[in-house]
Amino acid sequence: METGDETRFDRGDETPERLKGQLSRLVGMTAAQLRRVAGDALGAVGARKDHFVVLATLAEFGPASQAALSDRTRIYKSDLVAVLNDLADGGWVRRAPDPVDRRRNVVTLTDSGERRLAELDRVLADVNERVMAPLDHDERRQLLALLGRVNAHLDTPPGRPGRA
Amino acid sequence: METGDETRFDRGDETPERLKGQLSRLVGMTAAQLRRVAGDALGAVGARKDHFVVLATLAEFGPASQAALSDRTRIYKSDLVAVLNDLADGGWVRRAPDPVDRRRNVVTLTDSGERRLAELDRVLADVNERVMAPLDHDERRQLLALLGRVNAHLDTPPGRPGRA
DNA sequence: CGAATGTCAGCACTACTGAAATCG
DNA sequence: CCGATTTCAGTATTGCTGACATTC
Repeated sequence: METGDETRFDRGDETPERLKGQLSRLVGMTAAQLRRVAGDALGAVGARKDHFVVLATLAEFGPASQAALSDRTRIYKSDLVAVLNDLADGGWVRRAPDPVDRRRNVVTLTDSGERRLAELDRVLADVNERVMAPLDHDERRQLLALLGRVNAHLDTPPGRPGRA
Repeated sequence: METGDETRFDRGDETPERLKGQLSRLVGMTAAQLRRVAGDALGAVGARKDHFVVLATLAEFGPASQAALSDRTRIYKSDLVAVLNDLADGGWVRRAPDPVDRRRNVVTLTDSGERRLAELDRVLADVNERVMAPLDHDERRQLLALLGRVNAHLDTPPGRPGRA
């Protein structure tokens, strides 16, 4: 076991363990399963993943223009339109033209939107619980921490030390 | 067990950290980035993700029918057709009718296919290395192990202890 | 004028379903 | 006739691009 510090581990000669050693595949398969589970759970209450993301972002940062929302959620501004249509139809957000800059809309979380967010939050916490069932408390924290670091690193392409 | 250890951790009062605490979102974002990086790297050598998966599965389990390949790779049998067309066009696999059961094709990895697999393996190992750059050796092993356990658990829906 | 904003239309890719045709 | 296998056709969803009208 104590070979050199290869990224791929115990590959003595020609161990055909290529599939399991690939982070890309492992993360990909996990993500695919998770997307199904989370998507089904949200679909059961008539929501989509983007609904939660937008509502949570509004709750965290406050009212914002669609362009700002697009930046924060990484949802393309063209796709945001449909999401906001859904959320506005449900009465969960208000979308009003910005009086100081009439190009913009100001999107605001309503009271009913906060309740909706709490509901979706519960649904996703439940999914989290089910998916992470085989891990104990510490292991869950480790997994989230490790993924967080990898994810943060992927956000900053090699070369740029800080954010713009 | 212990106390009521919440899946979501330090949520004192109303910390709006909903986004970061969701495994689904974290895995999803990581997977999205990874898919791009891996997809680009594979695309640079004219390959797709499924090419690698099929080649690696053939190397690990040996020649197989398309139905068996579909089961092992979780690629839909309908989608496998196009993948095998690509691989056969490149000369990396041979697809011949099974003499003992003429409904089946026997898909075999060729010598050139083994070299192709080694090439794609290198490409993906490189991606792995880049993505896991912020983690040291032990952390990488931890991440893979944790993801592996979550993934294995997702494969077996609650209730079924063993495989069919 | 150039740039930003919201909106719509469309493309490419992927996961997935359904139905043929062939053969056991 | 029923079931397994391969193949093709088509749907739904998603990530992403481009164009347009309005406003700064």
